[in-house]
Amino acid sequence: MRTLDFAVLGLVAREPSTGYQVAARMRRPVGYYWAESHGGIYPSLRRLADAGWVTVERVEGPGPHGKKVYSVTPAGRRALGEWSVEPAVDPPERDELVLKVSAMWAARPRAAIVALDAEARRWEEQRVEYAGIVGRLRQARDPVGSAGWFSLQTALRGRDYARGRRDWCRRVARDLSVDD
Amino acid sequence: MRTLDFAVLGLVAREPSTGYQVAARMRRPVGYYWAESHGGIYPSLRRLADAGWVTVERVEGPGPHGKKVYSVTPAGRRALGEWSVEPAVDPPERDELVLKVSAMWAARPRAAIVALDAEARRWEEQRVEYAGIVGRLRQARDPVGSAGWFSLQTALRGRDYARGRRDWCRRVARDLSVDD
DNA sequence: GAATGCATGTAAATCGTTACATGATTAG
DNA sequence: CTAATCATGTAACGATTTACATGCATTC
Repeated sequence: MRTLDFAVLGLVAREPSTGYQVAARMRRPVGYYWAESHGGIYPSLRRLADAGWVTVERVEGPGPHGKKVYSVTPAGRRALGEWSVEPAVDPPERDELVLKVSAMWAARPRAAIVALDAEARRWEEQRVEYAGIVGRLRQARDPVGSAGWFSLQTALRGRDYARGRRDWCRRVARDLSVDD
Repeated sequence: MRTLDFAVLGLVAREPSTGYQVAARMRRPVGYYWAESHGGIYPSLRRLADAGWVTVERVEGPGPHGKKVYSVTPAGRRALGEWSVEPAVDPPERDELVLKVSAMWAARPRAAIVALDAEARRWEEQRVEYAGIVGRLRQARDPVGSAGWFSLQTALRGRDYARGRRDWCRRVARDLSVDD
């Protein structure tokens, strides 16, 4: 089982879904912390079904294929819970923004300041987007420890992450400007 | 040219290096924000040489191959500077920790708290490591806008990132404990 | 009548990691 | 004399992304 299998399982466990719905939620809101292009979703659902962690119900509605609704099994829910508390192995960091900043000594200071300001604006936009999600999730008033409450926690982390990057870009740009 | 090519170029531009040295620095300190396994380094250096962005000097010292020292060319330095101020395209987010937290509603609260505490300790260790790097880079007192100064900025970002994650894990664990 | 959204899947291409293969020098 | 470090490269494997392929229903 790959990490993306658990990402898919986590969505199906929250509510029964078709592959298409999983792919949609994988873009937003899950995509904020785990993006998966649709190509991998269907093979993943098959692996989960083979393991007995999800069941498939074929709904012969309209459309060429007839849709398939996936649901978690008790074993799947247990596997998800166990996986969630295992230590996370963080894969190699790949942060292009930080990499670029580390190379900005080779650029003209003015160009660097412009680039950093643009990045700061981008992250401010991100922050606003997250803040909206946080606001909506707060209104739900989900009890501590519920799925909704954990969603709120991840959204809060996203907001703070975006804020941190925004502030960092601003500060580096400012320090560079002072000298300029 | 791939992003990793610029990562390699950025290292060679700071000081002439062999492929081995590039690989070593790619683990630490650059690995904190851009990890690259050694398998990709040599092909990358070749691409950079083909583009005329680095030159190779073969040093027939001891050893079976004789080492090759790579240096930037003026064109390479220019390319690096231009790339560094282009907007960063952030590749799909892949944050296993956040993904796990989003699934912790399926785990026993006690197990979740234990897991979060362990993560908090891990990130505290990371924070301390970054803080050490920050301290060393500060002592260098590199002028604003220099390569060393930008290194300090990236280390500061690393430290704040680690601190943010530590605090987040702690807070979620605490909120979960209060309810427990 | 055209575009968009729902819906499922496969295939090819790309990209990155791990393992393989070799070998000299230096420190313990 | 043995382990670690310096040093270069290739090959196989695995994972991921993008593109291909199909087609109904609804809205503009």
